[in-house]
Amino acid sequence: MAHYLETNISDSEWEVMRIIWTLKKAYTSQIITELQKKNDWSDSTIKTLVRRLIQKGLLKTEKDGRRFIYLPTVSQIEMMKKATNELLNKLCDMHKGEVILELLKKSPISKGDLIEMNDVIVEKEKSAPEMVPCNCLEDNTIC
Amino acid sequence: MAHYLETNISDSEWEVMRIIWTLKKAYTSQIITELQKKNDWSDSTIKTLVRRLIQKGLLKTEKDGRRFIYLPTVSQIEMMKKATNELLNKLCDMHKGEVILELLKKSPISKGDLIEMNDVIVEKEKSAPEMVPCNCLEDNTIC
DNA sequence: TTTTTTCGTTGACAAATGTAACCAAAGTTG
DNA sequence: CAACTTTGGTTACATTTGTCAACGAAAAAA
Repeated sequence: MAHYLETNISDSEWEVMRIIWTLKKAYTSQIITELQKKNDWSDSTIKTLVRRLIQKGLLKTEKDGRRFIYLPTVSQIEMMKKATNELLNKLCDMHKGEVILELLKKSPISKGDLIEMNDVIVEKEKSAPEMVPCNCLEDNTIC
Repeated sequence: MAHYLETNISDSEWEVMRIIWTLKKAYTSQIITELQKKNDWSDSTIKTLVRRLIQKGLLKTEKDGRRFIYLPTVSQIEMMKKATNELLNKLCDMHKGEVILELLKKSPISKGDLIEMNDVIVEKEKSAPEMVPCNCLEDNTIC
């Protein structure tokens, strides 16, 4: 299994992934050390989280002597792109712009990314509608 | 309780909310009718979802004769802004731009929103860093 | 006024998630 | 070598979520 990417992971699982993404690869002990700087979780709890992430196919292991090295099977960015897209799809098309605008305002963004965004926007403006239609119900109710 | 906004609702709950947001207010029967056009859920299932949304404070009711009218306590956009922000905060600062760029590309956006985005971008460009630093771990590891 | 339909309310149960104790094998140390 | 530590693996239990069936009262239809 694990042929399709399970992005529906819990908050705690995200935290575990984040540590491993940052370290690129890690031993259980490292994961525990890092996580316990932020969270008040027992070792057992963290081990369970790691185990479940493996079951979900988001982590893989390599053996190093008696220990395991854990590595992500997906990149942080891919994962987040998928998760944000899925979340946004729960929202009416009509309002997506407003929400993205909010993210734009709140997030720190590099010069390079801003320039790319600009390009995309300029391109989109050429064919953008006055208003994006509501796609909530089958009939053309407006939400 | 329910003084703070619980945005951590399940996929099914989002669907229920979406119907009610679109209809502005609805009777159970309407909610069931609409949801069953899309999902193969039993009446009971939907009633349970509604009940839980009330417990979470996301729906309120008004009595209309023997029936109830259900109304959202929060707007769809507020809810989504909160949810997307929470999700994005699980991601390293360094990569937020890239993810937002992706959303921008994939989403249908109105002329008006594009213009506003442009303004924000121009404004941000004035003080944008060459690269946003990684904020994953305490030490300055780069993820 | 029976019969049927419509709602609201409860109780249930399996799966997923949060949280953790406990055990065993391998390694380390006095 | 005996005692302690590290690491992996198992089991456990409460809460949340996905899904429903069933019960009872009120309302509508026959």
